[in-house]
Amino acid sequence: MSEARPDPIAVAVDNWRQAGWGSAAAGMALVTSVMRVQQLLVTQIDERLRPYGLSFARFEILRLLAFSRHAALPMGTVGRRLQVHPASVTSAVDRLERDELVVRTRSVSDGRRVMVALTPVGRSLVERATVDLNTYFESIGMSDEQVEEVVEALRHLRHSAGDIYAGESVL
Amino acid sequence: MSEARPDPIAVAVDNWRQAGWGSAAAGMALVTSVMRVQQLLVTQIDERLRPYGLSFARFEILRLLAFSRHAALPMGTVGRRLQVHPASVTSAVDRLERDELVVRTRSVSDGRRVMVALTPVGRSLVERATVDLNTYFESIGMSDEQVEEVVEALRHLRHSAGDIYAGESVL
DNA sequence: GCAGAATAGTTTGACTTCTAACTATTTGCT
DNA sequence: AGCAAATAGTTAGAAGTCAAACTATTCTGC
Repeated sequence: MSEARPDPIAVAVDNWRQAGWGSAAAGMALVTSVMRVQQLLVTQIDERLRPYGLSFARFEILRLLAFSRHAALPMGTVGRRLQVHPASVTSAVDRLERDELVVRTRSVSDGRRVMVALTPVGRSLVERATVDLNTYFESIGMSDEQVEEVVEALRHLRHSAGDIYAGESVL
Repeated sequence: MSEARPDPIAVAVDNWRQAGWGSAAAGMALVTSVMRVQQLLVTQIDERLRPYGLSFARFEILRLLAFSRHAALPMGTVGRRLQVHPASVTSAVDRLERDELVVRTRSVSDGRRVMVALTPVGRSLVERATVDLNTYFESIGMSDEQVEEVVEALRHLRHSAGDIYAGESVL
């Protein structure tokens, strides 16, 4: 049924050029491509994770905790590592706690700090979900060289957009 | 102050490998890179558009209408072109209408259809915002060849994720 | 001609995200 | 010691996203 509909990004590039904005068309195409790919990836990943009652955002928090030494981290660290706003962490952890996948504890050494810790249920869930999600990561239809190329290019883009980190290559 | 913090994506790749999931690390890095870049781009673009009272989502709708023949399109077409859910279009158009940038009209030929049309205020706003946004698109710190390479790689990725369209190259 | 299927939008509700304002605790300076 | 500044989280509110259920209109096949 649906077939031969033109690629919306190609259409946008044409529109831009015809409007006399050719010099901005490449940047626009890059931005639009990233947006669209992100949307597709999140949708597919969320589908994979739905059987576990997780979204990608929820999964990322549990996964980060699972990797940490004592399966527990301060709220702020979670936000910094996942690069999301403190308020987002609060609301996500609220729901994870409601579902008994994590617990909050106030730090004794620093009364401002709140630690988030994985519960046994949370641990078990995230381990199972990770196995499943990894089959998705493995299935992405691109060669390793191509993946590396894109990741590297996106790293430059992150860098020029103000995402500054130590180190050079990611893979 | 902040410096030499390791790249979160590089850290994630290390974690994945140490957990014995090396074969999934590249896919994970690709997904995470796309997510992060998307987040950065939206943030920067929203900053550019803030003086106009627009977000990227709002801008995209106005821009699409401005390109259309009569500066008006059915709701469904807007959703399909921008690849967002019908409910998202409804709520976005609600707010654009509240701000008097667009108006809704029910189609006479097909009583199910609702047309969204740009108002003169909306038209003027989107034209000014586009000029500004184009300077941002032009400023993206990547060579044309590199942009083309990434856009093409992302197009393959969109394709393999089920985004099927006619035509080959975008740029 | 009419009943059921398909199509177009909207509503409701959940989740995620951000900004801005607020509370509580600790640190640092005098 | 004591007070201002910095830090850590939360709350409130707006926007954006999607899924599912619902209404209204048009199309289709008998």
